[in-house]
This record gives sequence, C-alpha cells and structure tokens, in this order.
Amino acid sequence: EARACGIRSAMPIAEAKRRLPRGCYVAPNHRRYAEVSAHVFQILHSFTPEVEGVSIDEAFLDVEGLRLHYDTPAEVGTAIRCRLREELGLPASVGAAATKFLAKIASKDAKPDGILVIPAGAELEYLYPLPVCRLGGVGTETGAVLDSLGIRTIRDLANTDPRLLTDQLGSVKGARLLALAQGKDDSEVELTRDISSISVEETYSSDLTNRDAIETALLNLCTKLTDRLRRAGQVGRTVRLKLRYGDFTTVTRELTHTVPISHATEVWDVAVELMDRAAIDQRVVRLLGLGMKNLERAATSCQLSIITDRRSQAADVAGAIREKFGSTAVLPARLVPKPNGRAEHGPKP
DNA sequence: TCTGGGGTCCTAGGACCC
DNA sequence: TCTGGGGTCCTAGGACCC
Repeated sequence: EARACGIRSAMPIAEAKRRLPRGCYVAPNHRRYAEVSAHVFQILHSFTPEVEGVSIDEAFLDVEGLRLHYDTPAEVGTAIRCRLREELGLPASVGAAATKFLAKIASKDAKPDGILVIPAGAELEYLYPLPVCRLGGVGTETGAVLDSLGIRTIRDLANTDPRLLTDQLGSVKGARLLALAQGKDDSEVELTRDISSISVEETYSSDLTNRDAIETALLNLCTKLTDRLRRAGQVGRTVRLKLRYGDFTTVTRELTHTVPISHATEVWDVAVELMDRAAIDQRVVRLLGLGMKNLERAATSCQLSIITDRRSQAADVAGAIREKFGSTAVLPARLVPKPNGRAEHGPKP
C-alpha cells in the first residue's frame, strides 16, 4: 500500500511522512532483528556447518555434503524454507546453482518467497540475456563505464576483449567481471568471518556550525563506538574519522596506533587529533562518523589494560552501566541535557 | 535529484625496510 | 654513496552491497 503512494525502501522517514502522513509507522527494533537473525542462522546450521553469513538475513550454504539426505538441491531449499516458516513465520527465498554468484542471482529472481534452481549446464543460457547490472560489483559507476563501451547484457560482457576491460576497470575488477560473465566463479563457501571494522555515524538534522557543537557530537559518537567495541569484545588499532560538509563533500582521516585501544578516553584523544587534521575551518558539518578497524579480540590484549589510567577505568565502568541500564543511564557531563532544556546535539533525556 | 547507517574490497601514492 | 627491485604498512578516497 505504501509503495503505491511512492514510498520506497531506504527512503528517509521524514520524506515518507511528507508523502504519506496517515501511514502506519513502526519503530525499528534492532535487538529483535538480531534475535531472529540468530534463530535463522541456527536453523541454517542445523542443515550443514558450511554456512557463510553475508548479512543479517542472507547466507550461502554449501549443500554438497547433504547428498545422502536429499536427492536434489531443490529439496534442501524447500526443507529450509519450511523450517523458517514453521519456526519463525518468515518467508524466505532460495536460489541454488553450481556457483555462489549464480545462486545469488537465482535467489533474487526467486523473490518473493520462492525457490529457483539453475541446473548444471544451463548457467550461460540463464546468464547471458541478463543486464550487466545483475552481476555483483556492477553498480551505477561501473554500469556507466560498461554502457559507454556498448556493453549492456552479460553476453556482451562475456565477449569483450579482456584488455579493454582491465584498461577501463582495473586489472582485478576487469578480470573478475569477465570471469563472472562467462559463468566462472571458483570462490568457496567460507565460514563466517569475524567482522573487520565497527563504525558509527550520524547525519544531523541541522548542520553543525561551530567547534563546540562538533566536539559534543563527536563525543556522543565516541561513546557509542566504544560501547559497541565493548559489547563485541574488540579492541582496535586504527581510528577513522569521517566528515561530510554542508556541500556533501566527504573526507576521512585515520590514524593507526602500534597497540590496540578501546577506551572512550583513548579513542576521544585520537578523534580530536583527527578533527584538527581535517582543518574544518569555516565549513559546516552535515555528517560525522567514527570507526575502528584493525580489530583484535580484547582478551588477547587485556593485559595491556592494566596500565590504563583512572579516566579510562571510569569510562569503562560507565560503558558497563550503559550496557546494563540503557544507553543514557550515565553519560559524559557534556552529553547530559541541561536542566533548562536539552543538549543541542546529544540524546534526548 | 539530493536521502541513512553499517559494512567490505580495491586503488594509488608514500614511507620504510631488506 | 647511489640505484633498483620487492615487500609491507599506512593513508585517503571511491565503488559497491544490504
């Protein structure tokens, strides 16, 4: 119903409400999504350990080992769909093929709530007529480059001179796209990897125009980021600051430590240094982001934390309190709303 | 024609080391 | 002391995906 009124997925809520004020708006519940996701993956793992999670609701499964239990891949897919429906009441789409990228294309074509198998031997027949944008890695930019070369379908791409592609797209991307277009993909289903970065960012309802407002907003992000690191049991070596100015230009600044850090006080010091490096000057800031990469498990470097100072210990305890009593239970003074009003860019009381 | 947040991977230049 | 090749790491930016 909403789509019929011009509402699209990924549209900002403010825009949606403008177009459809009488719509029914449901608040997001990420905790619940995480619970259901865990249940979905538990079901997948009950079929095979060969599960590669791609996102909160998507995974590749290598079902080679299930031959003794199921006659065909279609039977496996149907069984999985039944379990998801019975236990969670959720629809799910399944694509099956000899390679991962084809299975992914098939799963998209199986939507909504269906199953599609591309039989061995029929890969190119299925693939060739499709537009190039169906290949993973072809977005608006790459699509435009290919279009300018007169390459529209996957068949066109498959028959293109490799040198032309590597010339236009770089050696790695050119070679990969050509291989995919020819149905070649030797990537294996890999067990789900550890995450490699954690970041938070926020676009502000009104641009930040002075140093004080920017610092307060940054401190808020810093608190959120370090709380997430804590929960994930991760420490990291590289802090990255992201800035989007009023004119939409975006810059990043990053700094890599020799030893991992994780406390709010440590990350804060780096964040401020990075902000100074970015030399904001008179520009207004539309978005701020703060991220950590080069992550390691906290346990392996916990001994380093013995030397942390009292400020870091206090920040750590505050994080633990927020984890137990909610994200606003205890905050840096600067983020606490003033008695006679609300903190300008901080959370609501 | 301007709309979010959280990720991954790739490129290219520079510093540094052997 | 200079030149060159090869490798790794850091930094900044961009494309893409969900």
